[in-house]
Amino acid sequence: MARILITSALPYINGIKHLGNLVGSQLPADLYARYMRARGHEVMFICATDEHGTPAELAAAKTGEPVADYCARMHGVQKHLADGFGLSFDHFGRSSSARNHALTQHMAARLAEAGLVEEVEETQVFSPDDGRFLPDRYIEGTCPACGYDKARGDQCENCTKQLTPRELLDPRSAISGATNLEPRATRHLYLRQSALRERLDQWIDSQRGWPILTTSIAKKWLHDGDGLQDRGITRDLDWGVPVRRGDAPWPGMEGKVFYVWFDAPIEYIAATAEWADAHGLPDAAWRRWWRTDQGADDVRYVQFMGKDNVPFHTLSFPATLMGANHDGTEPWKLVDYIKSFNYLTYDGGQFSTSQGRGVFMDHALELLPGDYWRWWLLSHAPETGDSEFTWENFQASVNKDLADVLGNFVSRVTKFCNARFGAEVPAGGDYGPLEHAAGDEVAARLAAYARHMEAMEIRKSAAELRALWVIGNEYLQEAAPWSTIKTDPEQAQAQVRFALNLMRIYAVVSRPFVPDAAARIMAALACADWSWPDSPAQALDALPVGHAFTVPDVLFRKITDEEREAWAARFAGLRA
RNA sequence: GGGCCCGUAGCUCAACGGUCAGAGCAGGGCGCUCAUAACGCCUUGGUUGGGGGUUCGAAUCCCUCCGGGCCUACCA
Repeated sequence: MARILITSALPYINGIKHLGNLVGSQLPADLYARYMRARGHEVMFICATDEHGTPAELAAAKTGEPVADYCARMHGVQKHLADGFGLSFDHFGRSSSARNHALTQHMAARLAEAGLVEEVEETQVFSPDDGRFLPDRYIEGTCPACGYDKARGDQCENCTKQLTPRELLDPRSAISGATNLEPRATRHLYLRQSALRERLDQWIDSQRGWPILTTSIAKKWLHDGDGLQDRGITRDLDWGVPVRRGDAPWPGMEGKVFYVWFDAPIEYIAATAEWADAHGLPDAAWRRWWRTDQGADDVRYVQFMGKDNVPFHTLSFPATLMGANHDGTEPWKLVDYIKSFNYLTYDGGQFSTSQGRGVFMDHALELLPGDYWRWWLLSHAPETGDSEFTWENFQASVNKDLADVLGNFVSRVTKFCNARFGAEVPAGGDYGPLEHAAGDEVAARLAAYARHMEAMEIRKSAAELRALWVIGNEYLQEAAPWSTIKTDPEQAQAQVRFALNLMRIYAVVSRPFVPDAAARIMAALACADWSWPDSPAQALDALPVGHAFTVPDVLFRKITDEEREAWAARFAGLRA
């Protein structure tokens, strides 16, 4: 039994996430967590809402709520949606938790001790009308290069030119439109990542088998131009972790908070502490996952994220943890494997939160239960490149894979048995060559499935799982118990018994992908034996003869052409 | 501008230097009737974006062109 720590990139608190966000981190992380638990490993699966930063403040201002209230409410909404998609976090924390405040401040203190924090005076744009400093991208103006009048202070979206706010013509606040902007001096802390460049580079080099996407992005940042740049880790905001040096004040940093990208990854650790608190466990309970000197030396740590998150997870966060262990007294667990994803596109374009283009988590669950989405999203996960969501494809996958191949198998077996032998596992006959051949095939497919799951090859895993389901239909066609029963009822009983046992195996191995359907199959079988079919031959005899079951309702319903068309029209633009 | 990724059957993808380039869906034919008109079997279909090169051998390596996407550090 291994110990596996799994984190999913933290969804930002600002609004409801779309399916692209879901498939890029939380969903595959959940798949892996569920699989590893099913194989009997000890799993700690952590996620949380990422609650700090300017967008959260603005979103709260828009609804008229205090930002803390807004975040608390949205955390609840996201938690509810996560449940709807069956995300099996051991803890779904909040980056605004007391634990994260303390740990972030602690990490900053350790980094300062290590000489890795530098105070830098710089000039930022202040907007008196908004009462705040404006991040570059919250300043709009006319692009000096192309004349586009909605260029942002970091880049012109029209001509892609990199800009600084002072280059913009007629700059204004993107928040209020105020043109009364003034440069103002401010001091900030910088994390001296550059000092750790060699170590980070070697660390990345020492990793084996990471996705090209992961390493190429890390390498780009390490070696591009002047190499890894130092990074500001504080901001002039109200909402966030106050800048303190551990328990002590940080002179000169009064009224400032840590930058959200500094505190967000630390929340992975803090959320594990929140988990321990929630269960009344001592600190040792979470430290054994995160401190290699306190039990985490045998932990395998895997992170899941979209490609936009890679730089922070390959560089900034490791730099934080390495720096915090400058004197060897705080060996924090570094990630062992980073599974990164490309983007999911929607009908040829991007999912857009601002334009309401695409399907969002709340609306998805209004249309269909989580399992339907889980199956499509995971079996089309954007692993090698961006992948595209289309309603036609979604309909085809759901109807064919879930309803016809898996759902109908369950249906035909249970209904036939119930009609001919009654609702219990029939006792007659013995398995013969047909059953042994099918059993061997199950064993072979299962081994391939396990290989792909271990390797986090998600689409391949899905394909293999589907192939497992197909075996059931192939077997039935060949065994044809509806014919056998006429000449050899005993043999027909054995055939049905075999199929019922196959059903249980399907429930167990499909659970990571479609947990609700798996649970319904097991409920129908009145079975609580979720043990993994390590020996398929044995597992095909798991249900005791005479064991009563019930015929389940339709496992997956089909999506009609009318529905598909209506949904496509509804989600084409402008979110309601 | 620079960097990275991708371009393989109508569609979604696999094969990552070596038997006739595979699978699912869609299309065509046959079979079965237990089942959500479901299932099974067979089958049509590709000069692997174009061109050049390396090699005994290339979808796979190199160069170049075309097309799509992403990143480029103060959104997170």
